[in-house]
Amino acid sequence: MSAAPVRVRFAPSPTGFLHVGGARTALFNWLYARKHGGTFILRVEDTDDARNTQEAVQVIYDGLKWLGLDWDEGPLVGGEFGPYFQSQRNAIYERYLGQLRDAGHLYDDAGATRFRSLRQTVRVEDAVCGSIDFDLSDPATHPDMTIRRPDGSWIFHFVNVVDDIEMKISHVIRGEDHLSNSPKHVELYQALGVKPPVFAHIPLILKKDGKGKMSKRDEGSSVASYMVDGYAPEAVRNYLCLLGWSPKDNREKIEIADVIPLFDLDKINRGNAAFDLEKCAWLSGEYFREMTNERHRELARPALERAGIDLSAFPPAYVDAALDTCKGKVRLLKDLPAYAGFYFTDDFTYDPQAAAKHFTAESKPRLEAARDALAALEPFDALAIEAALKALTAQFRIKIAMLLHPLRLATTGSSAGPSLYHLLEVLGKEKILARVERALSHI
RNA sequence: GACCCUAUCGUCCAGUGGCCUAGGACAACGGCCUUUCAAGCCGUGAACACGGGUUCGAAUCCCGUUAGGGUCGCCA
Repeated sequence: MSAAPVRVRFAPSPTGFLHVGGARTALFNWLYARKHGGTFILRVEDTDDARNTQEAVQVIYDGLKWLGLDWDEGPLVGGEFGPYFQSQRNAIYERYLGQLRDAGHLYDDAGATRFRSLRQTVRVEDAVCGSIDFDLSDPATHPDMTIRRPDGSWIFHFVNVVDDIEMKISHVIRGEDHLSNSPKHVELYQALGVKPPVFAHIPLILKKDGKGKMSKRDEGSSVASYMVDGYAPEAVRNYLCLLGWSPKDNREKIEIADVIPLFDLDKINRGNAAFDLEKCAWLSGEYFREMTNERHRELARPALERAGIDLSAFPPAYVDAALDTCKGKVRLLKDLPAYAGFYFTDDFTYDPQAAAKHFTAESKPRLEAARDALAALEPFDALAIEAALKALTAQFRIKIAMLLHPLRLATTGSSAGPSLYHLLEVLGKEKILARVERALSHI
């Protein structure tokens, strides 16, 4: 066994879209590197420069960063094997092309450069799928691959292999859709006189019904969609770990630090997996519930800002306290503005169904009594509020729910929300009294 | 069509010859708890694709069938 250092890479093409399957490929590479103290490299395969834009590259950075997948070499961080954009590696490709040409592996075909297959049986050693033999003897089914177009631009197979050689990649961990490409790549390694890396083809992510691989049009196929919907990033990363891998002990929620030592290539499943957004959302809820208040605020603030709520108009301590009462109450942050909006505007409407039910003649005197009790209350905290409201139930001889429902509706406009006692404490006396007054006028 | 991969509840995962009358999770359904909504707790239904072998014994090993997925580009 050689002690060659583990060097893996994620090599996306900047299309302006980071596929969730690509993200998982990046994750598995990252896990493997972290487990072995290796190097995780980001390489941008922008051979088709018509599509290559700064925004498209940014999408990749943003998605990886959001998932917490930091790269050790690549754009933004540098490294000794750069540049990390294929569009900037032309001289290197020319050099390797010359090597192949000198060895007689190439021929011209209408201006394009093609690699003459050795017409052999190629064995691909795959850490996930095992050894697979491919018979390349029939040109009809395995035509010679083109490696350079007439316009001088490069084809994926060639530059991908050259870069993996140049960057000393030890393990090529990629989607199973590349499995059939591997024998071609192995032939290139042979022609270049380089020992191929270890391959590991990981199963594909299928759409929810399992019919075909998840594609751009499918819900949840883009990492950006999870960012927009407000999933907990650690939950999406956790869910991705569980697609094709498992800790073997029935754990579902598992910290990434606990995944690293357990992860290994030969533990990866061979079968494709359908993506279950529902379970991913459930995990998101679990993470929100258990994360620290600070982490939750950090994620929640931008979600509210994006919905047009200007948090800077409120005292930071108020915003923090308000967000803390909402932590773990929604699974996705996109639902937070509707859930917590009442904290940040007095101009809300009453849920019509709830109003019909709770803004009644009976509730009017109760609301008035609650208003008076709260007005006189000192100190004004959740505990005291609870005690004061409970005292009222004896007076009216009702279950406390009969008092809390109308009060919640009056102060938040909704029949669902954070703990009423806590929300009232955060809202404060002044707002509460004004809101109850407004509600009374509607009854 | 050719080649390659795969095959356990609707979905994800556990199970690597006996501990399996197959376990967990999401989802579904029922109940409890409860200041709303969630959450939590308890419970129910739900699977080894099929056919042959091998073996004292198979979800686990072999072969075939079927089904699903992938690849067959001057896309990556």
